[in-house]
Amino acid sequence: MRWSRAFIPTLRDDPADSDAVSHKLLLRGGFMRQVGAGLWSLLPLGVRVVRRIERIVHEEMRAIGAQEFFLPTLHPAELWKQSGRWDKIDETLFRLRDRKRSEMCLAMTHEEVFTAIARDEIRSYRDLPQIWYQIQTKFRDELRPKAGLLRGREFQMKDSYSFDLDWEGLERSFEIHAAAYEKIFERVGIAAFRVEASSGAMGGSESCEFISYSDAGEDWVVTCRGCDYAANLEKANSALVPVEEPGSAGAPERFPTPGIRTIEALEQFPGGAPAAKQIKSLVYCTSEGPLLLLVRGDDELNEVKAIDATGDTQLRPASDEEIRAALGASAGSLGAVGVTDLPVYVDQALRGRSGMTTGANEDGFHLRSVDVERDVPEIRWADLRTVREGEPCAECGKPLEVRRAIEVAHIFKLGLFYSESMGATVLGREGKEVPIVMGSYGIGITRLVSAVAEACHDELGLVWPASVSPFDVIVTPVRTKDEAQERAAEELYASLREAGLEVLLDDRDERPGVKFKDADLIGVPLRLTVGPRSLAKGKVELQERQTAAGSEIPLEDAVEEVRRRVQR
RNA sequence: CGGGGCGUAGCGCAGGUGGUAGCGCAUCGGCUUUGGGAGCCGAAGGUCGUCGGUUCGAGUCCGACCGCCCCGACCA
Repeated sequence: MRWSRAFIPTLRDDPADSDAVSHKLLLRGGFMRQVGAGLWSLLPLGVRVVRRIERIVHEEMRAIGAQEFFLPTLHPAELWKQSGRWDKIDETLFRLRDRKRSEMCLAMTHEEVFTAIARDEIRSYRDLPQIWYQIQTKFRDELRPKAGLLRGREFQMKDSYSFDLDWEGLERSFEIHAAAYEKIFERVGIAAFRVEASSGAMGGSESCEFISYSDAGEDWVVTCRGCDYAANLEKANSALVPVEEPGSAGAPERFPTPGIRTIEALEQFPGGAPAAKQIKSLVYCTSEGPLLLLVRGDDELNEVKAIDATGDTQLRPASDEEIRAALGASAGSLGAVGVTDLPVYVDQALRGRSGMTTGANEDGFHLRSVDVERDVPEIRWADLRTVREGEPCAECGKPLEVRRAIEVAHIFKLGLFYSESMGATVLGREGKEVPIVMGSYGIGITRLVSAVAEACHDELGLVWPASVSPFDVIVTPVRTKDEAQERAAEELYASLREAGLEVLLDDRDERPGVKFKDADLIGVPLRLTVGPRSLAKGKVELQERQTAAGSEIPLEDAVEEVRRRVQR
């Protein structure tokens, strides 16, 4: 490609509407432009990067025997009602009606369509296993799109689905996907690794995320310095330090706490208690009605853990009115002692605790000397608390670390969730119908673009790994008007292309400084500079973007040298 | 949805107390220049987010709406 004829609208200044580095650089480098909140046009340079990532993904998918499909993105509501997700998912699902007033939606993933095909076409266990995939546009009406391609409302995703006869088969499909993903990230050039995750609204038993550390990320990931434990904060746990409690002598004792409505206030209050000796009682509403969640006073509830524990994706904090209707008191005076008419989920950290202080379900009163297991009826134990930095690892006891990360992929053991709701069964060996055991495996293609940009840049601009760079090499004549330079650059351009390389020839009539800055900004890994200094010796300068290390090489060796370094 | 910020030329911004819009960069023409975002001369480019109101007069004041960004909540 000749730069003079290419559409590469680079910007000198950072656009005001950007915060994340990847966002700024992709904008400045002319890779993309914004259309609306969470909606992006990919420009030619951006498309080149996406295509290269896609190619790697295709190759690794085919390597595990996955077959590519092309499915609609516009789905009839009926399909989503069959799986139950039509009602289960909130406003995140884009819904619309067609001219006949039929309900439709724009797919956020493709479990329903794939499961329907499997249901309609696969009859026998002999047809299993299958792995099907596609790379297509997904839609999600995110509450807050952000950071450019990192979280859009319309984005590209590779999603694959495995169909197995049994759980052992699912295990195999799951692991070959995980292995394929590791290869993909290695080839794409980022350090991404696997962590335990919550399945959230997807249903299914187990899931793993692949994450790439970045301050621009939205996930918090917990890792252990001592062993290989790694989990999303929504899933992570730590070693609970067992607490020996003397055991409360007497029954809970009610005492007045006028105006005391917070954990902190109760700590200060004469006759109160330190946060660790309090019970935080939270009322949440589900589709089935209100329930109580208890964590220790100094712990934070993790709502995703609460969703996992209760199995209700509609879970939300109760309003003041709902709280009063459920317990007869306001937030700040709530407790679970003697509560029998709502389900009570209790965090593990409260196991065996006594001498605790909690609200009395009467404004202005609390209870002390509460023994959790003795005084709270019908406890449902659960992991509800949020792990904190520095807590001991549950596996090895070493301190845990909490860092920000980008979720670049998420893989799920769906199990029977979709096959049972949608009736996807096969005849097994014994001639009995059994539901297909499914898995689903997503990898964000456009998100990967920004994840790579986050990981691969410096103060001058992007530094693409050779595998995903929009071009393999850029040829920069210092002076286009100089006949010798122009001829040498043209010849290099032709022979590099001849050698099958993607080449950008900066034939613009610009000052060298401009060309160098632009080349650095768009991040092409190799630059061949054709200038008077070396050309006089029959040489060109080869410079690596990443290290800025340059060397003079004979003109006739340039193609071979570039090819060697690109190693494709 | 809660909190905060912003909307004026392609990009970044300025326009006390109302008087008909400007700067830098980019763009176009010319000359000079040419190894890390050159200089000079000239030119082009604006429904000031939208609608309504106040006023002789609104970029500026008032109201409503729309859009975008950030924090939080939320999220395969």
